[in-house]
Amino acid sequence: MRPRRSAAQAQQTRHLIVSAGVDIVSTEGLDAITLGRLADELALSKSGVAGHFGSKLDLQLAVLSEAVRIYRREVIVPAAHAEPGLARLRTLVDAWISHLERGVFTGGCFFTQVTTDYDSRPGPVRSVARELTDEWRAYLAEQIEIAVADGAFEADTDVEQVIFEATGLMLSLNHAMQLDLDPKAIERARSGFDRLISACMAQPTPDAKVADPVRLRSRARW
Amino acid sequence: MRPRRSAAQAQQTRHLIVSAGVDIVSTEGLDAITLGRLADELALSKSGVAGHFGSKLDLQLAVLSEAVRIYRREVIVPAAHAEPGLARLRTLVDAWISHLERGVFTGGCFFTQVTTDYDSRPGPVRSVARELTDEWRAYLAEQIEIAVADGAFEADTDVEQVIFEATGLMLSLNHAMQLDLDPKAIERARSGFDRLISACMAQPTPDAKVADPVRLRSRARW
DNA sequence: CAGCTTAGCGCACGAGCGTTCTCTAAATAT
DNA sequence: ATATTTAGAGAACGCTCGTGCGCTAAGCTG
Repeated sequence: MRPRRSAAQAQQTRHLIVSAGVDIVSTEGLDAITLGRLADELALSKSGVAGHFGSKLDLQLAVLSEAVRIYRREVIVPAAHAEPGLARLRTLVDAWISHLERGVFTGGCFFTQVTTDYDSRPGPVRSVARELTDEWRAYLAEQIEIAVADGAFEADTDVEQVIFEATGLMLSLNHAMQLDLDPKAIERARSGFDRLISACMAQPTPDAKVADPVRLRSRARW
Repeated sequence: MRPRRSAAQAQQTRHLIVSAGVDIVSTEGLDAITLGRLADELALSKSGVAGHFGSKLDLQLAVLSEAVRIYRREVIVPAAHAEPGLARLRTLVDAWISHLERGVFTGGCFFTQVTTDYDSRPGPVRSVARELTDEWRAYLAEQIEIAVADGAFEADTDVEQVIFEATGLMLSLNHAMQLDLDPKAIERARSGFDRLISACMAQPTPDAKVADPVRLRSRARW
């Protein structure tokens, strides 16, 4: 079954290569993908692998964009049905935690891996990583701003601060899961998000704050 | 001046190698250190570099423990003069932020780099990373527990939760600084820590909570 | 001063890297 | 049926990797 040479099969072979690449990168970093290694894993020749890409950099970027595709499918799309604003924000958070729980990427959060690896190395990889990060942050910002406009969040909500802390919770969860630091990491992340979101939520009567009022609404329907 | 062969100079050469290694690793990861590269950077021969270490793994571990030495000097020791408990916790946080601000490691947080890189790869490096992480977390836990015992923190403080969220703030700050995401990242981290610590602080009269009472004590002398 | 130790050099090795050819056979188009 | 295209094999290239060898010259010790 090895030598298939139709145009359709070629596209599939390319996809197999890129998929295997995603696994390698998510566990060992972008530098760990190697033509020889991919060739061995897929029982192809080195040139059979290389032929689908102009250069190694192209291969790396192809792997990166396949990871984006997977991320969109596993995190963005499932949350897209939720109403923009607070509802979608919560669904996004849930989808993100879920994608980590389900092991969508072998090595945890794919983008944490790549970003941490390349954040100090200028070049096309870092640029793409930056763009993806910006895009994700802008999407989160959009939901928060809609929540504010809806009146679900307090008008003086510090959008960037929320994103900063939400990012921290995600990074910490990934960190804890990858290092097996804490079996309860997932619920810690969840309660962190609950607290973070609750703290932004508009009070029905702002001048009548009582002790821990957020707790009462924190699991409200969304 | 190149060929110095005294025992004292040898130790210094070894230190030069390991120091250069720390820089490389902090920006490009543990896999980026190479005998040839270090030899070039230090105008030594490859065997001149290799001779100080039994193997490449030994070199990597030596670099790792030099990073620990630096971290102790730049973060742990400056906070050691503060009284154990809440005071030391705050000083630790400040020292940590400061070490990032001052660029103690070229590539940001050294241990984030190494840990993220190796968290999915079992072996001696991952083991050491795990131990260091545990040690750091235990040290934080100690300060928090003392703060609870002191009565500075509420008795029902969830120590692990505080560590989880604090870790998130540190990871997020490192992330933001390395990717130049937000010029105000440092103050965001600071206000995150202030909020996190304030939320744990014992109230003078626990049944008389008023609106945002923590704000009033948050910058108290410590 | 003589003898031992050793820091570091120079060289060679086998393996793996990415890249670049030529060659083949199968899938397609004519 | 024939001609064209192309997926992938195979081999060779120049390079760098980590490791291991013997050598040399300097430092230390007696």
